[in-house]
Amino acid sequence: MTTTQQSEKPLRADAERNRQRVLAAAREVFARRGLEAGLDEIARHAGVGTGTVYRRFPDKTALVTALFEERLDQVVATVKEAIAHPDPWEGLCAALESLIAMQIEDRGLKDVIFGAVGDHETFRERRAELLPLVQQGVCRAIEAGVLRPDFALTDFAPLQVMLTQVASFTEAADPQAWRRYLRIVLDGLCTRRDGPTPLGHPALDLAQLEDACGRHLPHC
Amino acid sequence: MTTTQQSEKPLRADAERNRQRVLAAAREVFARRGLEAGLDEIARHAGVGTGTVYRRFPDKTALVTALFEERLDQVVATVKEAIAHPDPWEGLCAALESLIAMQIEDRGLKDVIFGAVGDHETFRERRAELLPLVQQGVCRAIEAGVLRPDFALTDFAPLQVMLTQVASFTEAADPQAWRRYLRIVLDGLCTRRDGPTPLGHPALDLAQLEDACGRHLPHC
DNA sequence: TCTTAAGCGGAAGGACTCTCTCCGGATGGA
DNA sequence: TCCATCCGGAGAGAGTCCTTCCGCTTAAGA
Repeated sequence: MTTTQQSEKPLRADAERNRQRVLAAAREVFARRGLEAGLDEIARHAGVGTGTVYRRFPDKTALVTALFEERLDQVVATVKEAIAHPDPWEGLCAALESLIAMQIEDRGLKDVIFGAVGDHETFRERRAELLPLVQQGVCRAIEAGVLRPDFALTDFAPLQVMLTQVASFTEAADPQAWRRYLRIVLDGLCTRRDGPTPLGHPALDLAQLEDACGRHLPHC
Repeated sequence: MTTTQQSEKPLRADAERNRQRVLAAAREVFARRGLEAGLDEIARHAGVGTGTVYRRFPDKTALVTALFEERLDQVVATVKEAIAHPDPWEGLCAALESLIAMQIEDRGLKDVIFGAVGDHETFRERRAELLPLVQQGVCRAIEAGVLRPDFALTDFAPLQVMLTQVASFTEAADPQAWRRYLRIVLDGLCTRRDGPTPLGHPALDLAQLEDACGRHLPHC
């Protein structure tokens, strides 16, 4: 099925079962903690020994690769679909929103998109596919007069960085709070506005803010 | 002079010299790398042994405290001054801009502001002073009709998080690029706009963006 | 100049982290 | 039954960082 096992002889039943367990656990742990998660934690979460992880995946990169190759295809497809929205502005908003939502739901995906496994061929290709897609959406929106004309293709990534960061900052206090800041940013990206557009999500209260600050950094 | 040496007998000349060297080095290293910087690095940078650091400052927290107590006073003063601007909008912009600029120039300051030394009395007080200042600026700007009325006091910190993050993302490629994103955010914060306000800073080019991505995360 | 308390550098201890290897014992499947 | 295959998890190895300690050096007062 998966790349690593293409034409080799099939694994023993228990081995294959464990392989799937490891993949599932890795998916979950990487999603929650990003690629910085250790393989020990994944093994524990899968209910197998670390050795079992390393027997199927020669190193951490191999595991990450096996997991995220098809995941990146999904990302490209999702963005493509978003950009295809008949309304250029809605298309761009949807593209940004879905990119951020995906990266928040899966912090490992964020790491992969931003090049934590920089030297890997397939990942590089997928990332390269994303750029012209976004460019198309940006150009169309500027031509339609809805996106500020001084917006550049290269602004897309920094906006993702901003919003994923604010998302992990507010996550514990309110998992959806990032949407509020997405709306603010989008209100900054449109060409003109007669008034504020609805933020859609309430602000944190003071207790939530303090909570967010408290979790944000390792204490000293 | 400084808190720790108030009424004790004066240090030997060489000891006092080294103490100053350590403080200067710590100021520089913490500014560049944040509080995560190790004391070894500071000692090396000061040209003294690690023991010398620990002889003057019982632990890392003591060093951080000695450094940032007066620094936080400056922050409060700067924000107060910014907010006092006759134009409510300009005042708020200046407050946000100066807060971010200070945190970018000094990553240790950012860590302190966001509570990395959470349990320290003086820091907590200073942070508490900041809030009503910002509140005053926010209320005034909303009443003047220039700031979107759905903006909340608690949005200020997340905006700082967003912008300091984008700043460290783009820092190597273009140290001033964050100003571009500040402008975008501010355009999202104003009540209404007839068109885009000048971003003031050019976008990254593709090479710079790739560079920024490459540095953003530890490779795998 | 002599004396000595004070100060010095940096090696090393201790407590972590994470990646990856190894091996004695267990087991699926022919 | 039998053995190739697979298992768990201890632990090696290479980091990190904070902190302590000790033998040597030096400033400064008598």
